[in-house]
Amino acid sequence: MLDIKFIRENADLVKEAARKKNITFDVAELITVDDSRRAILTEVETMRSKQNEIANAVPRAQNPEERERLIAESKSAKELLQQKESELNEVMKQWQGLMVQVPNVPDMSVPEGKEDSDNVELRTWGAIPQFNFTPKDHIELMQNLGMLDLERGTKVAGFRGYVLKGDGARLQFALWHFVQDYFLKKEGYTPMIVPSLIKRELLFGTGYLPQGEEDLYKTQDGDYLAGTAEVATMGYYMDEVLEKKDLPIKLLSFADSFRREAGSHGKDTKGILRVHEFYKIEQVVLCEASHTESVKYHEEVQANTEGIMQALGIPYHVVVNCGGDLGLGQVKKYDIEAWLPSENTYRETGSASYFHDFQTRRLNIRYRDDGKLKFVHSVNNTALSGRPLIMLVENFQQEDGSIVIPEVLRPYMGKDKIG
RNA sequence: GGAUAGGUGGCAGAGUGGUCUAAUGCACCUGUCUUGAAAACAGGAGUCCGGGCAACCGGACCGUGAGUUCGAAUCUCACCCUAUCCGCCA
Repeated sequence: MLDIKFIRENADLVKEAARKKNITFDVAELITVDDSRRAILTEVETMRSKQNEIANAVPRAQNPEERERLIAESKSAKELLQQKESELNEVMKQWQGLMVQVPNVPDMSVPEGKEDSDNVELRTWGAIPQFNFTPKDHIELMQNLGMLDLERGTKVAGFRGYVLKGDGARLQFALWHFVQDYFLKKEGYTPMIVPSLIKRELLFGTGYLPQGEEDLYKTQDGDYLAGTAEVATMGYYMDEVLEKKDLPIKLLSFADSFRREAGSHGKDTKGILRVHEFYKIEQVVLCEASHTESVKYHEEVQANTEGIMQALGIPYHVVVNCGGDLGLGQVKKYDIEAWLPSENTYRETGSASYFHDFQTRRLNIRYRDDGKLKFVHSVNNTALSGRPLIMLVENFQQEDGSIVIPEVLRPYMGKDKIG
């Protein structure tokens, strides 16, 4: 959500934002609706003021005749007021419907483009492994080593179901444990385990709704399953006023994440690259309302995640997402994509973005700055999704089908090789 | 699943039909005092709409929405949320 004042004063910017993000949105229409909202609101308030004035005069009436006259006057004034109020209600509905569609303004540095293929590579890290044998994909590797059971996973959970097992389960635990310890050495990150089953308003507040309804699982009670720990973590401070001295607040959240993948039925149908349920560790930073601060922490959370990939020794590259690949609220986004030998390409393992006050305005998360209340800025990035496990086994496979465990994970695995 | 209580500013909390311009306390901001801070004292301070270059002025906002009434934070209804108790269950 943007401030309507900002939208009015920067209509061109918002129009340009919609174009760059490849979103259909008519700013002029919103401003027209806002004009009538303001006009009608002013009328309603004037009428209400008049109504109050008459009502206040009633007990001070000099005689019964005057009293009767005032009451009659008030009654007729009220009828007019009610008509005007229902007019206002109509306009407000229209206004709110448009307001939640207003895109946040992308940063100047965001490249032009319509879809993910237009993202621009910023840097690469690590040498792409050269195998002197034909590398196997993660499915074959993990199944052979008893790390993954897709057949029974599907039996239990249906399409895209899976079970991590044996060293597969242990390797996943090792990754989580390593990431937790990695963040112990960073400044100020508080680990949390947050709910996945959450209220609708949090998804609205973080900007996943109303547009992303079909990507989310919903319960018969109207609750939703979040696609990322970001949602509950942002909701943690909803409707609160934070102290400036407590900023930035840095959180490291763990949660089970659910995605319907409604628009991707035909994509990545084999293995565990695209699944309905996976565990995720997410960084969330709430900082002071300044672009410089947002950028600073955006770079910080990005560096944190790259540090994890480097420690694991997984080759990756970083792309800056083009306008068309940005979410409604995102100002700028980096995707980190790790090398997947079986596909001979990089695949996304995480995504870092900042929003300025887009999310916190919807969630009503403020802080006090010299006595004034301001909306904090929010930043988030994946620390570890479910995918690095896949990259790890594929990149570290040996000719005999075994998997060498990266140095940093050995203390958690208790061995240096699987198989 | 059943029952009860409650939702008021940043927080606590008073107000149960008309000077509510929402008391009071704490926290916050600005002064005075101080080497600085604390304390004390004085003042200020929310959001939205409109007018004004501006200091400021007018209006609206007591969970949300309807209703009763000349008049609602206050009464009625519905919904949302929170807490507690009973039942069931992990």
